[in-house]
Amino acid sequence: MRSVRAGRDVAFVAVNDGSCLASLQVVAEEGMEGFDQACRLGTGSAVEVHGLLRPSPAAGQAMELAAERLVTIGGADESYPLQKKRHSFEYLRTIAHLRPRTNNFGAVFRLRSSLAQAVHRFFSERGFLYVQTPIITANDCEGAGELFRVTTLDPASPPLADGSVDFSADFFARPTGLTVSGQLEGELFAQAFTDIYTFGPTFRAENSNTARHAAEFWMIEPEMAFADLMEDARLAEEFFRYLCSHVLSECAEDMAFFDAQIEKGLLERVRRVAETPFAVMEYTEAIAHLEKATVPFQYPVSWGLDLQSEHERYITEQVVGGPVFIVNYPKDIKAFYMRQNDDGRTVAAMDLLVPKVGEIIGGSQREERLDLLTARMTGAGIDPASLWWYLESRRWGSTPHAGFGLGFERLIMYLSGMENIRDVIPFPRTPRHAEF
RNA sequence: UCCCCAAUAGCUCAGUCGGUAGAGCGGGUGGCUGUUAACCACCAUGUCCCUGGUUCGAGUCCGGGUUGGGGAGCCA
Repeated sequence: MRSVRAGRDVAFVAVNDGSCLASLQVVAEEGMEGFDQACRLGTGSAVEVHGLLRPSPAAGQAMELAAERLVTIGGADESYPLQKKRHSFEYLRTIAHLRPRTNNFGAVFRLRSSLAQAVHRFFSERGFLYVQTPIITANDCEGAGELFRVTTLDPASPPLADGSVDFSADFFARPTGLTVSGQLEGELFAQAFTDIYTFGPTFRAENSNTARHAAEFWMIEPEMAFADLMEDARLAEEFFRYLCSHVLSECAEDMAFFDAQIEKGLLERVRRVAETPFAVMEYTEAIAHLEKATVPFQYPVSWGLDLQSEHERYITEQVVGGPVFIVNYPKDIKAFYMRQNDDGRTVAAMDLLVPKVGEIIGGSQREERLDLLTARMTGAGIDPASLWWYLESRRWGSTPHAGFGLGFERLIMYLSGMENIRDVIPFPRTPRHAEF
């Protein structure tokens, strides 16, 4: 029950079951069973109503429920923290157990659910295999990011060997943590099933305090065998635009809410992305644009340095004015598994940059040549023996292959206009916050 | 982790020059013949984040802390 507007002889009760943004108007009239009860209902209570669904004589709703009997299933008194008014997101985060009952979070989590199903539908329609990669991993070199430790050892007095913790006595008999990416395992499955994707939780123990980072988030990672970088980019574009079209047609009511309440112009922005092909720009070309820029940058620009947030925003917002793939980055600033280009100094990496957000997809063609991969791994300080199974995928039937990662929460932020990652995940985990 | 900002009623906030605290919403009571986060009238609300200092006197000024927010780095 969202609100009651009670008069002497008639009361209007707005009831919402979460299925959509709009509430059902229940009309209770003097004399019916439970009328006094209906007038006194507190916001947040749960009710059962019997009555006749009929066209509404008043503007504001097409149908209404003329109540014959109203029963309070679960009452809510005046201490209920949600009021019939707008609350700040900061306050609602402190009551994350109740915020899904609000209009705004109802819209967010319906959008999230619908998008998750659209992700599966997109890949299913294209014959991709859905693979569940492990959440607990012993890989300590999956890429960037600090690992959360997984252990059953007593933190107060762990077993020691030669002065350091003896992980051979731990549950898995080795150090383990929560995965930061399912990519490496995904590549193995691509070698068997050609086209695969993962969609699951990932974890980063980084002390990141921003509106765009969470310690636990969901990531979508497709991987295609017999594919190069540009095929990878094509898939990313098709995928991203598919999801834009999806929310416009399937979540129209909630999208209209976001457009009205969260970000003016959201619908137009998403519509444009759904309809317009994405630009592609070489990293080298992007550097040239930045060097010509008249606006001052805080961080230096030169070939070989990574692009900072301010640079990415400039390229996508000022130079291109829409989504753009930046491709072929210097190899020294990218991960060991990315395929080396023939120029000897770049790798087949791509980032999709979008206005407002910056980088939203990161991907690459993977290095399929065993000797080059081993050399880069060693150069990155990673013991090839620790990833022997990954290297073996390059020993037998190695194929060119490529994939990318999309942060699910960032996608939701982009499509809803919500500006804080903590407000698009049901129960956010960030540094010092694991309540609920 | 670094930089900046903020913290006052249940919520959102105002509080002038340092002189002992206010509004709207929400809540309560009453009214209202169909309302749309209804409307009208009345009523009640406070550890001014904590701590130390300056001062005759601190919500207000200063130091330390806590919490929250924004930005950066890292990235998705």
